[in-house]
Amino acid sequence: MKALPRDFYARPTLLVVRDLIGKRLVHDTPVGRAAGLIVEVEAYIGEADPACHAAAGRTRRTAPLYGDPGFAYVYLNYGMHYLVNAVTEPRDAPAAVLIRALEPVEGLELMRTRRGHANRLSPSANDLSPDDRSLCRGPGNLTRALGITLAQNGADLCRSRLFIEDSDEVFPETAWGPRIGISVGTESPWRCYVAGHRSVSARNREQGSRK
DNA sequence: CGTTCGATGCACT
DNA sequence: GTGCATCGAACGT
Repeated sequence: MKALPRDFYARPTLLVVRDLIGKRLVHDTPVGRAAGLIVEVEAYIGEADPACHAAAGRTRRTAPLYGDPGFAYVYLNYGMHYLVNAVTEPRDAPAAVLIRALEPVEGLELMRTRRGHANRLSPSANDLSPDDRSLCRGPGNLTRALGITLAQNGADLCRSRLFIEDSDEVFPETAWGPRIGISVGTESPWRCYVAGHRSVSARNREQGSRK
């Protein structure tokens, strides 16, 4: 398969969110390829969205949000988790889609290795490797499983070794609900996920309105 | 089941 | 100095 074209991202963010479900996120690295099907995403749209990083205006950190669509916006959250977004909308319209969960489909062994020493908080739990469905459950977990770090910030999703491609997978059971982990902007139902999917992050796995 | 809480680094005020 | 688009261990029920 081929990486999705820039046109795919240069659209209203909620449409990109909808169409991203079931697509395949791939990261090729020197140690191998890891990939998964997107089952959970969230939209962050513009300076008027209080939960969007662009709400604080254009800074060095948020610069990628204002750039061309189809590029990655990666940042470090809580001092320990990298979160990956796909920039959407035309240049200068700051918006992006946060990738929150994947169903692992390729490079499972690599994912297990990368997740194996993931637990910095409790070294004693290191021997417990997460089971497959939780390898890419949650935005911090999936970046670790795919080896995505700040090095991928600004990467071109249309031309680099980090990309999103079409897939034959169809998830008809998609649902929408409030975004997770934020204290403002919770009134917007801009989280889209595959209802009941085992790789969707735990909270609200079943809730939300069907569409 | 449920909730609480500590780890941890950096952009931004 | 403050506040995170998180995670999982350690509780309580």
